[in-house]
Amino acid sequence: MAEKVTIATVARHARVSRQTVSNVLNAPHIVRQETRQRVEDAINALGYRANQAARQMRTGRSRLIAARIDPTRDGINGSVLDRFLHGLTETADAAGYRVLLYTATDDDREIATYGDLLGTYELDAFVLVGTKYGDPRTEWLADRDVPFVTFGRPWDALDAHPWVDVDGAAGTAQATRRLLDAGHRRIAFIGWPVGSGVGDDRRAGWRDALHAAGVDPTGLHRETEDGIAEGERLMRDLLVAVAPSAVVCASDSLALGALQAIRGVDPPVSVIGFDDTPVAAAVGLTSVSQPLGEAAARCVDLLTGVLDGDHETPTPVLLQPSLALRHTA
Amino acid sequence: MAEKVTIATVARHARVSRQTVSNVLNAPHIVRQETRQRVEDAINALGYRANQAARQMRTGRSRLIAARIDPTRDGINGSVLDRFLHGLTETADAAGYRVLLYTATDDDREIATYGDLLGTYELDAFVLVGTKYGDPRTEWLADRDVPFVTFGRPWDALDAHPWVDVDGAAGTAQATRRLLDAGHRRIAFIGWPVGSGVGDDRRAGWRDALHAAGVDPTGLHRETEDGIAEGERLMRDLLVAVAPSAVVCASDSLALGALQAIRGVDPPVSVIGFDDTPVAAAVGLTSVSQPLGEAAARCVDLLTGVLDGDHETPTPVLLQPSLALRHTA
DNA sequence: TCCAGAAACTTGAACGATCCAATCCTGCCT
DNA sequence: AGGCAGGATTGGATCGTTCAAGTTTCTGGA
Repeated sequence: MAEKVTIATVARHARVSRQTVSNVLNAPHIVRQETRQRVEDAINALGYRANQAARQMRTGRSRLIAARIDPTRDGINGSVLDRFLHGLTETADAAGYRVLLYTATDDDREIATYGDLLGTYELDAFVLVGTKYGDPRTEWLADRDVPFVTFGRPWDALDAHPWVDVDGAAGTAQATRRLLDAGHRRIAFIGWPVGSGVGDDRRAGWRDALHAAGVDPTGLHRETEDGIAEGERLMRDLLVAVAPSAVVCASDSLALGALQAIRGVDPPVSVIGFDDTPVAAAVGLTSVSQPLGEAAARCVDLLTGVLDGDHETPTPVLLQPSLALRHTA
Repeated sequence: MAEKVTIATVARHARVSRQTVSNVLNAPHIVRQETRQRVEDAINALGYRANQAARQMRTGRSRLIAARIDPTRDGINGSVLDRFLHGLTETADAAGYRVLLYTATDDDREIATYGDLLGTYELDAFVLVGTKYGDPRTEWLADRDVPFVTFGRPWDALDAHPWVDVDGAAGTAQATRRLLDAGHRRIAFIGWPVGSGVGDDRRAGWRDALHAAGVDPTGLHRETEDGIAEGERLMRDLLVAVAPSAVVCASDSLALGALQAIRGVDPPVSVIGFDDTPVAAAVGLTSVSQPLGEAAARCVDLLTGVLDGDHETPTPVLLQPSLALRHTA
């Protein structure tokens, strides 16, 4: 029905040239106030919107940010991503960017996807969630000067790129201190195998908090892959071996397993999880809560910093988690 | 470093014209086999990828599909969206489309966002999750001939658009029959207030299954807004009023509440939830499971049908849910 | 051998924005 | 009154692709 409104339509309507309209949009300060007003009125009257494809062709920028959506592993921690993505979409929107989703089953495919997205859509930047030692993805992106931020700090000292992370150690330390304050001394920890950056970090928080309180953590921790069943198994093991009065877990999945293992144990063992997932809220599990909306917002801040101006590498951001108190601790 | 590879670069390399390269990409059958091979070799050798912005400018199609990501309400049912989005991304990818995220706090803003996305990004289609009676969004889109699919059937008879849905009534009926088969007769239902399409549908499945078995459902159901606390409250009410031996719930949130209400009740009351959320899996709640990946795939099928060809309105798809059996029923 | 008709390929224009360089005002100073 | 500086405005070229129309090559039948 209504035919396409281009910059030329607006120009005609406001009786100026196309370039003047373009200036109103991209460099308003160089246009006389009165003219600018006339153009803006025309834009509103006609409902004009700059065509992104045409703009992109000339400028080479797409105002598109890519983020990965995972195949929801055990479904519990997937919801962390869920909330992060929502925050990302919201903040990116406010900054004039849009979020494009992609998936990949492994690193190689993910890197192939990068090439595809960059080549065909000319994406402006990537947001990577989670990083590991020697991550090939960050290396690939850095080599090609593709702007990106990671949610999760780089665990290799060598590569320095913008990142946002939540201080996991501070979270587990806070959890541990709360248990210490409640009078607990035999506070165990169930975490992930040594060698994963995130896992080691979370364990360190627990260990340091115990040390600071003069408690020896020896023998009080267990390691395993993530999962409810694993958490339950290790908790049973701990109960037999060291009879802890409380346990801090590296994830809500592990904590849920632990909860099942202690069912019926008296006196009740306190449990604290990590991530404050909906499951934790549902079953009343006290859990370390990451400020995901804030993290997403800072990711966008860092990216827009790189994209819209300063060439200096922006300062990384380390956010503090909080403790969502419920009835398990 | 390597300068941009355009269709002209490929053309030069394969010693043909730009148009021939374009034909190899978009209409291979009109190019002679030998020439086609030469062009394809050049494409691979140079790592050429068609620039989407330029293509879009000419064709007016962006190969972009928009999907909304919600502000994870109570967090439990949010994970349904999570899984759906992942499926959507995966299938869209295979069909040559990409998924763009957007958010909105209410219908008006959502519609404003449609205008924005269509105007600036020339989106090809929208996927709406969830629909209600007299949904203004579908009306707006239909009025402007914007292709869209809803995951959730239209509850107004009047508007006919492509949709994919899961047969909620079949799900609750299946749950109810399982309970009947296990010997239960006093099977209650906790659902949402009359007037929501989805809620009425799920209740109907339970009622019909009872009728079919010759059981009178009178007095056995309760209605409320969604939520764990509400589920618990209504379950307590039911226990006092009619002492059911089993209950079917319209959501996992309600079912979780019910589970808390029956803690310690003997003999144990069977509970079945709806949506098979991670929480259900975690606490061992039997729940009606929606085939979300399949639903997402069918949404993409319907859209590509509309976008890439046939002008007829495609047939809606109604998928059958299954029962994820766990230890609560 | 020649030509019609089809098939294969090439050329010029256009999509809608921005960039660049040239031109036009306008006010101000001499 | 004339000239000049500076900002505001203008027209033309351009990004990479596809469409439309044109040209060349091939094929087969008389």
